Amino acid sequence: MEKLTSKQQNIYDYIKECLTAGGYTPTMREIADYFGYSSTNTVNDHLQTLAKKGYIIKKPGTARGIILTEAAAACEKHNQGVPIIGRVAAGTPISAIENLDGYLELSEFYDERHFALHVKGDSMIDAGIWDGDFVIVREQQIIHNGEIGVAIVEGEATVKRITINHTEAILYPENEYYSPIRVDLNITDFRIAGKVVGLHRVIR
Amino acid sequence: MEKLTSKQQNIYDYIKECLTAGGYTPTMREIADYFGYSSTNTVNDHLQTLAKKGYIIKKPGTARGIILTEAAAACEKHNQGVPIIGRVAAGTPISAIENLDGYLELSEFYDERHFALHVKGDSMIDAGIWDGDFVIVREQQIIHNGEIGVAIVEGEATVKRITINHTEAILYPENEYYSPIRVDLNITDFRIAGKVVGLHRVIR
DNA sequence: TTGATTACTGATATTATTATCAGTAATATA
DNA sequence: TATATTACTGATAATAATATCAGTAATCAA
Repeated sequence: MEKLTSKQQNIYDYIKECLTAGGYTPTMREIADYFGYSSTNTVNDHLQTLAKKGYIIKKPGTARGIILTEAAAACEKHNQGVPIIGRVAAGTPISAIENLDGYLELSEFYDERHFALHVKGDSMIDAGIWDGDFVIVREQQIIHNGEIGVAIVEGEATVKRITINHTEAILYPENEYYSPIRVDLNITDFRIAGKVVGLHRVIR
Repeated sequence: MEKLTSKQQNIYDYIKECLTAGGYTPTMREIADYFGYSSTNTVNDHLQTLAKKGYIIKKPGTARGIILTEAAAACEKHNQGVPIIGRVAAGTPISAIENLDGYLELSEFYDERHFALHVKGDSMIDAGIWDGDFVIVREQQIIHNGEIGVAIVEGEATVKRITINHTEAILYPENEYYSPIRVDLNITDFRIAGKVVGLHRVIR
């Protein structure tokens, strides 16, 4: 991607800022006023360059018709995730960029298909799911035998390792002190709410 | 907050959608065209109601001057978190609003003070921290004795339960097969990187 | 040193957009 | 039953905003 001059960068940043702060992009006059340009043509020139370099899309004949190509732009920044730090060199500040291993993308769960369930009890302790943890569940009706999922039995949600055949479902706890639960599908109200795809724990 | 009629809700949703998809809010004409209204005044009426009910702010004399009051609106949706579902009634879809227990606010970690560390090894297995987990760490130099934190020993980061006195630090693993590590502060390069405040696991 | 690019001013035509007036009709509320 | 409120049409004035033309000047690369 072609680099921006500092003035172009400033204008780009201002547009971004307007979007985040106010919710809509500025007009050319507003940009001109902000930077002290007396003519909107100055801004027009800059915007055309930004468009040519691929940073924005300009909708012709449209008031405030600037789209930041960096997709959802303003939003994305927030959804960048928690930086993952790798090896840490002595003396350097922990957040030094050299140690960056990428980003822990928690926001992948931020859609309608995912929900969290607050785990109560220790029936899944051997699977590393503790009392008080949040399991992150992707809503789906089908689960492969042996996967950990959320089952709704008589209206109550439980997290278990699940196996299903034509006539019964077996819910396996992961705790030696608990026994598997057999559910007769002809008698009992049963359905799969989703598959456990993540776990989140708050540590104090 | 005063409820919206279905038509008002539709218009509100459309504005939101435009913001997320295109980056800028629609004009009254665009809204009218989308819903098949021949007059922009229809839209004007609706917008005024939305403003009156507090869902939007309208900047007078401003093209596309609609601000969704739900703060950064489009952005916030993503940062809202993963919905936490409580008890689940039989038959009802899992995402039914009645079951909502709040939101799991993962985004609280989205600031410069937090980073994630990919855990290698099973030395903390009895504390529920498994090989491959991500611990979320708040950067801080001080840690209270007995808390789980990240220590940098000779440039290498380790997650342990930490105790410090004037002359030495003791790093306690949480695994009966491992022994505590004693670090002489006068000899060894040692510092605290931060405190473990969360844990995240990806389950396949 | 010539030409291209960047960075502006200033003016103006054109069109995009808001705002407002004067109505109609259906539905809900008191 | 009277009175709001909701939900529209259709027209038009006023203004907000874009687009474009004709320039100037500085910087940078060929």
